[in-house]
Amino acid sequence: MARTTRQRSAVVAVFDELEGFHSAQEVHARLRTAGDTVGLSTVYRAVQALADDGELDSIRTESGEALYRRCSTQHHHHLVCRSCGRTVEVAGPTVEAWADRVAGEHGFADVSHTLEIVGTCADCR
Amino acid sequence: MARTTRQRSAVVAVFDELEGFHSAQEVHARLRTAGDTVGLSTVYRAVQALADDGELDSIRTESGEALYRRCSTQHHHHLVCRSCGRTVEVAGPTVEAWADRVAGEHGFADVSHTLEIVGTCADCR
DNA sequence: CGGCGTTTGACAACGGTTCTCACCAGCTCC
DNA sequence: GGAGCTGGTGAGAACCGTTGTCAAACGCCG
Repeated sequence: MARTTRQRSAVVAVFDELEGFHSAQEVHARLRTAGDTVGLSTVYRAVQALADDGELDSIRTESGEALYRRCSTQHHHHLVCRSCGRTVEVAGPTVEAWADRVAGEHGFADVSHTLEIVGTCADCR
Repeated sequence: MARTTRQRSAVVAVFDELEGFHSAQEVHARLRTAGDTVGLSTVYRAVQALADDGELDSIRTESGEALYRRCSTQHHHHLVCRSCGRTVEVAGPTVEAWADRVAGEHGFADVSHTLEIVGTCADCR
């Protein structure tokens, strides 16, 4: 039952310091280089537990990697260039409202969403 | 340069018969049980080639698996229940328009997007 | 048909994630 | 504060989808 250990606090601390999405491996590396010895398995368990508790959001990279971010981070989406990978963060009240409405219409509650826009940026055309 | 072989035709045929998203492994299994002997690597290469050519769309499962669908399938998004996995397909002209507009404002062209809405469905509450 | 360049497929390798299991450490009750 | 129960930890192995390897097979062109 959710015991508060040194390792879990450390993982939470990393996400408190960092904006945006980060992988479990990245968190692990960050802790290690900070001199904090935490097992990789433990980091995986921690981020999963946190995601289950709704403290972290998660998405999947195009390559299949799982990324997490602190939930309180201001919500926004990514506009990614398919050629150079340049990323612009965009906010979308329109979409947020639409997603909530559509979900509600189908009886879904406690709704979140992920949206990724991919295109070719001006420089790469 | 894009030779038309028995194996590639077979993969294309599977997507012609099937609606929605399917994994490379699923396609492979389907071909095998149909008595069509095609290597797994070949299926992977075929779906990737097709995705590169824009003939297939791809997304990632929550578990990291890659799924593909025939591109001509009418564009829609998924509303997924986080508990039972039930999926509802929703169309969203609002979102389409918004995504195009936002991308255009940032100088992005040739825009596509993926949107996934996750919530808890009425039955699972 | 013959040759060449691509494709194929069995298998190995890879990388992220999850599992295993012996050891360790919060928490609770005394 | 200490003992004991219960859940957490971590090194390493296992797992699984995916990608790479390479010799053999095949499509295509002349």
